Amino acid sequence: MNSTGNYKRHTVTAALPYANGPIHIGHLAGVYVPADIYVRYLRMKGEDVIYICGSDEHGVPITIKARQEGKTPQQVVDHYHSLIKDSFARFGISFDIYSRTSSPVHHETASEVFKTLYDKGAFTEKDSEQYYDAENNQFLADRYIMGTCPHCGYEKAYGDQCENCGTSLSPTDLISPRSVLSGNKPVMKKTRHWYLPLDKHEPMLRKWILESHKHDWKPNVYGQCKSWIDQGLQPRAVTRDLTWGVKLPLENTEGKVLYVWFDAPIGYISATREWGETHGRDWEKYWKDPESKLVHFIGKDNIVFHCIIFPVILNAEGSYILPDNVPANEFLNLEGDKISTSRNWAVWLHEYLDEFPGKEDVLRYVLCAAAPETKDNDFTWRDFQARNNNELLAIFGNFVNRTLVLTHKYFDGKVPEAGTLSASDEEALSSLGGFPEKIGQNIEQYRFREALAQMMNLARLGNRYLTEAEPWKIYKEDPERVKTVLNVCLQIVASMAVLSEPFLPHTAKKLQEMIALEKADWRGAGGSRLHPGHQINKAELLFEKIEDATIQAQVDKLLQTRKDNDAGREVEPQKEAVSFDDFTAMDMRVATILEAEKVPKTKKLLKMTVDSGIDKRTVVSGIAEYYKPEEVVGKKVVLLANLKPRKIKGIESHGMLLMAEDKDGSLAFLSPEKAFENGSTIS
RNA sequence: GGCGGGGUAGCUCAGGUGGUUAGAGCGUCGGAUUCAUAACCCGAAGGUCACGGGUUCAACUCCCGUCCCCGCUACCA
Repeated sequence: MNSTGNYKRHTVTAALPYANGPIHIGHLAGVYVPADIYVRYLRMKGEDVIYICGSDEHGVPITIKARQEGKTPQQVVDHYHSLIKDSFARFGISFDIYSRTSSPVHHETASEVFKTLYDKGAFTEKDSEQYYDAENNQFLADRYIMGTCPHCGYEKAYGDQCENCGTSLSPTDLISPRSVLSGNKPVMKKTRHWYLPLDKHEPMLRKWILESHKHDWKPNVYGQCKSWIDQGLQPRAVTRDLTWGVKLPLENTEGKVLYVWFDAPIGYISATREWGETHGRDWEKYWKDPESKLVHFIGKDNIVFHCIIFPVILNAEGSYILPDNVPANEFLNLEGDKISTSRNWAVWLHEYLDEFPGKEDVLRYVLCAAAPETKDNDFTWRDFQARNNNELLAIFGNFVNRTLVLTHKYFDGKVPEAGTLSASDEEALSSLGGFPEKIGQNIEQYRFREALAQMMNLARLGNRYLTEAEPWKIYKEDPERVKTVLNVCLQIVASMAVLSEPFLPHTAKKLQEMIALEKADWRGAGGSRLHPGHQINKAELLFEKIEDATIQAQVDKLLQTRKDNDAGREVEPQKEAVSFDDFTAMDMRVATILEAEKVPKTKKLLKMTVDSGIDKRTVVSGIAEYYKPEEVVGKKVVLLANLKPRKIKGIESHGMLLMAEDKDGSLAFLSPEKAFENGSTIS
């Protein structure tokens, strides 16, 4: 089944990069490279396709970054938007438009969608109490509130998370909260928000995803959706109290904007609209005509937005189509560790382009060949080197070079005429004829690794054919035969020049110029494209060997990053001074753990009975990741005995066991050096 | 803990309504070759298909349980 056959046009979107950092190889391997291969292929087949992307520029993290850098949010997104846009262009990601959500057309589009849904009664309204900064006259996002972490006592915990102990919090958990803006204590104030009742759309989602896309969506995507739907969907707020974003198109809603997840996917639509307006094209049919095939390329972190929430918005709006597929990829790791923007553990696209000029396609090749299609995958520089040297260069580049060099050597660069075809010639040519279809099928099923491997098999076919035919041996006695052989080889090269284009666009262009191929259309790529007498140009090398030293330099760079991270992990700053009385208020005792068991349905909690010398009591502690119940029994530990009792997972915990925490977060008990009596005081 | 995805040769991955010797590429080893960027070509070695049970004439493929990795989620006084 050729799925493109049922559609008149294609709308392809790639996840909007968040404009608070540059693009790295994880983004590329997961989203932009596969999407780019997909659209380039469709274009070469003559399909009507638009490839849409842009920067996602709203949301709280950008306002925070702006504050930290003493800039306006607009300045922050301007910087990253141009950096991202520029590096995509240099890399050869062939968007029809790369727009941005801070653009007027987006604000207008997003407002319209909101307004339509509002008028249709698609939202529910709810009032709630939230922290408000009276001095600045604004409600405070979670990250705009700081306070003391109720868990570890860290005084600079944010309203959503304590960065000291990693606990996720809600603003009301914080002890003595203060506004990041004014430093004042925020007050609770009533605020109104609009919610999208996802639960009401469950029947539509069930039918659409669980029934009609059971077999054509990837297992990870389908499974995740099923899980969400089965667990029961909750209404989600679509508005926030913030000034940076798309303002609500309603009366008396000053200081409210669309929540970024509502506004961001609409960015695809706005970008399409902008494209339509600047190109004089009707953009709407790409989003509203059922004969348009909508495909979202995303990473796995985005599944819920693209498969549940955005479709609900589109469906509720009424005039839009739903995606035909959402081929989400897993994650790419780097040299064994998770890619991290904040830890600078990444290969940044703009840096790669500077450091490896002319090697865009090498990265495209490696990222496609090692794309995390079914599970997380690892990028290593050694692998990068091996794939360049042993595959691109040795197989692809080498076959092209052998063929062209021989053509120049024997026939002055003119395509020789094929004589009578032998069985092996016939076989090679017939095998060649199957490649466009084979590669295309894989691309249409989003199996880009396999498609790429097939493309390389074409070069292997050529190498094998050429080696077996041995024209350099027979040229003297049988030049006629050599004509045929090289004709066949040149047809294979011509096919490669076309079929490699979605994967290796720069290389394909170079190769097409080298053999003076005028038209690169997909369907004809399996047949004979070069006619006898056709003059080809000088052969140049398509790839060059990447030396150990080059790779070592990159590895060293990462090692340095790792070193910097370790060194940069500063020791916690000393807390504010406390009085001796504050200290003596704490009653710490030597205690012995008598019993221990895992708290059911938790990952971290151990319930223990300890002998404090004073009594035998229950303590619940989050140490199960580091200690098994049986190995803690009998241990002498330090107990903070007079901490107020607190229920954890329904169990009342009387006190807390003191732990030391390593920089990687692992925990260890504190124990007296000698086995003192239970109840011994600590001071 | 719950839910989802994954665990197949040194590495990256295919595979199958259950059915003779489990596939590919790269790496390794051997051979052949010189047109080619010491590349190509041929051949070989290499896997108890995470582990333990079960169903079956037959399981890597189905069922149950366990372990490990990733994501979402609950939990760290």
